[in-house]
Amino acid sequence: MLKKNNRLKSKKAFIATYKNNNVINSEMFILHIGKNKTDKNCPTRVGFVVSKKVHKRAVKRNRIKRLLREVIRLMYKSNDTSTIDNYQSLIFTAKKEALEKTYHEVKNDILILLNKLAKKNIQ
RNA sequence: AAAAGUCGGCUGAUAAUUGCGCACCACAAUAUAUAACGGUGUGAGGAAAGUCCGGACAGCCAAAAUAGCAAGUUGCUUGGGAAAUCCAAGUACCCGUGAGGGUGAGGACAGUGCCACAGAAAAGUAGAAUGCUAAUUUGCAAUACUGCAAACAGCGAUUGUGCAACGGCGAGGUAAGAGCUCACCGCUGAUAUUGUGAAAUAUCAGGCAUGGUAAACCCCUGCUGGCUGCAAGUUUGAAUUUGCAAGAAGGUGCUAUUUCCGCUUUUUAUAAAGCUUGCAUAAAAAAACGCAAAAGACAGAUAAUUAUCUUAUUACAGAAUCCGGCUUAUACCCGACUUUCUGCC
RNA sequence: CGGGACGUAGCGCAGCUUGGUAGCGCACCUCGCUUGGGACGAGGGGGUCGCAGGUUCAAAUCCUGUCGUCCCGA
Repeated sequence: MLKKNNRLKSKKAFIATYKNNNVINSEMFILHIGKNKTDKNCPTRVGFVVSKKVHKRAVKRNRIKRLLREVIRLMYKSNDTSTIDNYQSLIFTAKKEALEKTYHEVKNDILILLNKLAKKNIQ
């Protein structure tokens, strides 16, 4: 689980992130990117969405969320967040392909996503 | 042995590293009630699910005894239970070779409806299609007995239709037949005995009068104030709207003390100051409580990785106001008792 | 979390109240009409009535359970 400062919570924040219309896809996830930061001290906030359309049962949806949180958490722990730091908010949305995957599969998929993000940043 | 039946148990453990929610404690900082770090404790289920019942709790409406009407609901008996489409033991019926299992188990002489097609007829002591008839009347043959034919009538046995045809079967009886009579069985009623009771057993009587359907309307019986559900509801709160008076203008998902983007005033410029206040009114953003005897939030914790043990990296599956039930979904393993149409000895 | 609807032919819908025959439009197939196509006319095929159990002589319809889809309440 992430620390409180790094969680995206309010409904307004979610809507504002979606409205920014900056999206990257991977095999398992969709990443919505918020606005660039204006203040470097403000923490980046991350939200996770797994809709009921992915799976009907809450257990399997929770499992996906937990794996996602764990990947992001370990990134913060190892200070490997340079690709993220410029944004106010991020939202990870799971696709159906994310079902029944192990931790390592999820981690690799997210690394691919973040590489795409870094390339976009350079451009 | 195999195949079954009934009743249960379990729903992984340990260690290491990295983490999260909540409660309490301590410390410092800002500053006077809070965030991070630290310590201690604690942290999903047998179904948490479906929301099918019953409550607690809350608000609104109605009303207080009692009675009636309406509405809803219950439906074999006894006991348990706050209550229940609840539980236990029994009764009756049904299913199974059996151990056992199942049951929405009052009433179809209170009334109404329906029973397609077929069939004469689908409930009205109905009807004569296929049929039966040595009675009665007439005709013919004949001494007569009798035979043949027709009429009037009798019949509900036979054939046929149908899920279902007005008790079943046998004997007597009769022109042919018929509970018309009798035995047995079924049904209905009464009495006696046993049992708390549902009922059971026995005896007697009736003479069949009562087709099915109430998960059709309904009737009877017992019970119940009704409706809405924690998005119930309670409290705090004063952003904002409108009007009046003064007035320069604010904006945003977050961070913003006017610190970011803008605006106004003053000033050559840097820069500085300011971006509301009071009264009345409308509406109700938001927060807390509700909501926790050791889970308990509000984008929502209970986790991730590795190793060892093990059947177990595994089935079904994630608390959201709280309890009592029911129903449904469930992998592997373990225990106890029981049965036999079956196979072998 | 609570409340409420709906599952019938490839698609969109009737029928369910009051149980016995599953029907309508578009689409599809065949034939006709046309030089050819469309339109039009005639004929035809296609449905475990979401699934399972029960009541009944008989269930799309009545009852119970279950699966799925959708809507409403901040």
